[in-house]
Amino acid sequence: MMFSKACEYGIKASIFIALSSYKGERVSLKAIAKEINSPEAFTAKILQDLVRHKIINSTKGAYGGFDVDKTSISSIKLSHIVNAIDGDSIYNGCGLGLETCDENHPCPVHDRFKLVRDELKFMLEHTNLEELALNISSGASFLKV
Amino acid sequence: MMFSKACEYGIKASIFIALSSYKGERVSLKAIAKEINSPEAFTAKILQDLVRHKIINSTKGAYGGFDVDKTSISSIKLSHIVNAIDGDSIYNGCGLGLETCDENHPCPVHDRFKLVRDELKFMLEHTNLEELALNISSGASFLKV
DNA sequence: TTAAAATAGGATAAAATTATCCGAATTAAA
DNA sequence: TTTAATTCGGATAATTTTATCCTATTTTAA
Repeated sequence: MMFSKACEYGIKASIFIALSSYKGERVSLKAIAKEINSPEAFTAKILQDLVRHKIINSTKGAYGGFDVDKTSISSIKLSHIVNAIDGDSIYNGCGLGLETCDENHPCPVHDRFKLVRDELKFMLEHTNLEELALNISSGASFLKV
Repeated sequence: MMFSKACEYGIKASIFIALSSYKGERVSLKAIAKEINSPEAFTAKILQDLVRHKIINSTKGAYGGFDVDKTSISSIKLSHIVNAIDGDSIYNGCGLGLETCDENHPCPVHDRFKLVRDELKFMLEHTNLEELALNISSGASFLKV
């Protein structure tokens, strides 16, 4: 509704990987896709993206898989994930698609949009993987239906 | 960034039609597309949609075009336009794409997302075509670069 | 009545996003 | 050293969104 599918999968996958990493376990693509109910091959592409952006680690070969440094889980923000996958459109894009849209040359909804976007931005920059993972393990929230 | 292209065009077109309607003029598809810098044929589809949803009126034939009842301009909210074009995904969709996501079975970002979405929803439901059109005519905002 | 100017709408095409397939490379265990 | 389990990455396909084209229909003016 606000993120691309790729981003949705990326966020959910990251949460699950964080959960496993707390337990000291690596998880395979297959396990991730199953847990978050996503298409395997497509999810692989997204994970590769996150690896390239150094948000998660991957280990090839048997007993390989994905993990994330325990110590960095609390400092990985949703904004990092969204940015790695969808780029910075959230920060720069105009609500009505104008090439340039700023205080000097605003689109009709510029100010109104700014309020909403700033709230979204704040949320993304202040929500970290740790809190999200904890809510999953406590059963307060869910990664799939 | 948050709306589809179709929605962006639909909003901009509606504002321009409102502006013309204040002057008692109908505007042609061609004039609209030029003014908002949008592809003509695609814009036509979107306008048809808005006509079907009775948000704007169309008149066929020579000297025809699009207009909107002067008296209803102030009561047409952005939410009406967005809803006509993109449906109600803004109101119902889960931020992480879960089929069902509610208080009883929330996705990991449910609460945080709700804040942002409620603000967006409020904005869409409290912004009407009149204010937007006035800001264009006063030169405070722009429909294109 | 005819011609010109419009919108309506169906059929397609192009582009972007989402999804799949498969072989290559890597790694650990047997 | 071989085999199985993995990720990586390129090619391709399916789907959705965006965009175009063309004909039909409507309307006004000449």
